[in-house]
Amino acid sequence: MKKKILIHDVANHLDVSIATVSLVLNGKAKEKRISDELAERVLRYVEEVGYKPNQLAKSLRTGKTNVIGLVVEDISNPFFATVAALIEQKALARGYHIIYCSTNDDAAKTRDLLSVFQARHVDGYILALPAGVEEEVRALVRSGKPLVLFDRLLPGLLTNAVVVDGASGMYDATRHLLGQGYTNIALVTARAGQLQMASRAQGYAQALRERGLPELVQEIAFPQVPEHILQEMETFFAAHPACHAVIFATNYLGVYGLEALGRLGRRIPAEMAVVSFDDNDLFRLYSPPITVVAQPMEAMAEESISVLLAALESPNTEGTGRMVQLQLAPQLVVRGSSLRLTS
Amino acid sequence: MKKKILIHDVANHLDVSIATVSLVLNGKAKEKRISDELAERVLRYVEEVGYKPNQLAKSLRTGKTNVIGLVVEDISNPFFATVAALIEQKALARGYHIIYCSTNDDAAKTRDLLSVFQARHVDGYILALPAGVEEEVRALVRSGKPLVLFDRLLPGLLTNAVVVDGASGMYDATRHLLGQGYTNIALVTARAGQLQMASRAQGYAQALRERGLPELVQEIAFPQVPEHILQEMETFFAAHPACHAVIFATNYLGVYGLEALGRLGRRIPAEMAVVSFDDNDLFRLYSPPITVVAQPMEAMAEESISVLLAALESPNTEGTGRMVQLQLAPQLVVRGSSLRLTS
DNA sequence: GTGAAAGCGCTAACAT
DNA sequence: ATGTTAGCGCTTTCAC
Repeated sequence: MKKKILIHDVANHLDVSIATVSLVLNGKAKEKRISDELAERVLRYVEEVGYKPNQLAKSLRTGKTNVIGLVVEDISNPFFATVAALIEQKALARGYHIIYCSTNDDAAKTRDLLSVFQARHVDGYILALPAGVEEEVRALVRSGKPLVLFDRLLPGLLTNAVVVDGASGMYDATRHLLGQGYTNIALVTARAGQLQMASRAQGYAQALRERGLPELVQEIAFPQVPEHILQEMETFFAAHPACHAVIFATNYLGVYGLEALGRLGRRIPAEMAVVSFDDNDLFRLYSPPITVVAQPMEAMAEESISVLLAALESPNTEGTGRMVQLQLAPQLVVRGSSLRLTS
Repeated sequence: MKKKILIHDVANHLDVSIATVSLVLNGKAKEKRISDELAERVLRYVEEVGYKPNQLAKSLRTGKTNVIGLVVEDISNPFFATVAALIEQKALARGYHIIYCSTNDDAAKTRDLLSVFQARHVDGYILALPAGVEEEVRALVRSGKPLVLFDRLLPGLLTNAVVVDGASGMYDATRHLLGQGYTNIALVTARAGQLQMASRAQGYAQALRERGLPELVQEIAFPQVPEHILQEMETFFAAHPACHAVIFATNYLGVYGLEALGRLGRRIPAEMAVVSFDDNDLFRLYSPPITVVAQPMEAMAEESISVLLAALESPNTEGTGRMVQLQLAPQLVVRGSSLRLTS
């Protein structure tokens, strides 16, 4: 049990006051006209004994924790895991740390998480939230803490946000399938009341409407036990034998969809053309490779953290600060799963 | 900018002292014989105005943060992402929060992270570390903070640990391939000096030794740019045309391996039988499905957090505490990728 | 049963 | 140029 060394000990040993040590450590030496020689001596000793200021005390005093709260739907989802890893890396490079939590799309859990983050005095928030927490987020904004919504907006909430234009992504995907000659195109989406799902569905609907074709939408309730999801999908596909093309609105739906189609023995793309939102290893390496609407994850991470840090470091502590709403373009990556075989 | 409510405000409003409020809030009301009526009144008002104690101040005072530092190799790796999600969930259920960071297998970055966690006074650590930080971890142990190594041990370090018996997993996998009639079995592993890699390689070697068969091991340096990894693999496979079975020592090697084999046009399992360590969606849904050595992720998460919390809540603050080393059994999941086609 | 007061370790305004 | 000191918000001992 090594005894923790304190600023007091450092000051004592060097025979200076703790204020001097503190000032040197916080880069205020010049400003306070502390001799370079002394400053150097302090730094050297601190390094030597490995003194690390107690961040709790520091934060309590300064009101700044250098911690960012990251709230995602599910950290084990490859999309969120990847974006989280990128955000972590970028935040670290700028001296910030991340506390993350998964909501599992549960509003009650999310409320708890937000309140815990608040109690821990995180400096700012990056949030991908479930529906139903608008009031809490509004309060958060009012509290003056910087925050950026990512992946999805919240209805009736005007704040910093970094999202992907799912409507145009889905529109492109649907047009692509239409271009391949498919006319009976299904959309499998999540029933979750999430705004980004609605906009994806809208892009799909618009492409069909332009051609006067009917929609065929299957909503899957989430979260749910995998076996049920698979069964819902199998039932759906079985009930629509005329449907030979399907778009999955998220990566996990796509994964379940492939499994369901596999169970039904449907050959891709011969018997069923497939497109999924989100890209991942599975889609890329599947046989055939799956056509996807890829989200720009690197850009989402970069923009989210940039917008947040800009707000964090802006001088206007009042709520008058500027607001940034970014909408990034996804990219349709055409692969074998959606190509009409030459007949 | 809503004004933050303090314990002081609560006490003032109720016309009691802050001590009373604090005691009630910390469940010491009975012990201190505070009237039920008063306690009830405090609780109700606290609830009403949504008072949340400042965790920084609380932690500074009590020395307890209720935060656990989780250090993994890469949070975007499905294995770590899944285990992290499980650990987070289990920790939350017990009132603890997680700060996580990825090491990217970089010893210097890891040293930084550990030191930051220390400065933030996390209550305990769950660690999957790169080689080269033994000294720091030893110091951490000496400092008396509970810690559990997971996924991998560190050479010469005796601490709490939850790992998987990679040797027996690989032994089983190799025996399985031998049983299918393969004799020229390659192992593709990561050159990283990690103990769990060594033990996996050893299981493979032992199975071959028992049959008097030669080893064929390819080490891939990590981390590295994807394109290089693919090329290294392709070169390796091209250089060993007699090799018709391969085992990948981790999930990411397996993913790259499938891509490399795909590029080379090798059919699985007809031209190359494939087994990978770790299971994931890709392996499960690939055509053919990939035989894997699956790690018990749920159990790893559960045991890691249990061991840590046990240490955290044990009364012996001295280093005399008990030490737990758990080795969990992985499970060979045989799928189509490793089955000899009936000829 | 309840309240006053002493810190936890640090920063920064104010003295000197 | 450097030292003194008053908090940051909370917990908890000890006196009433």
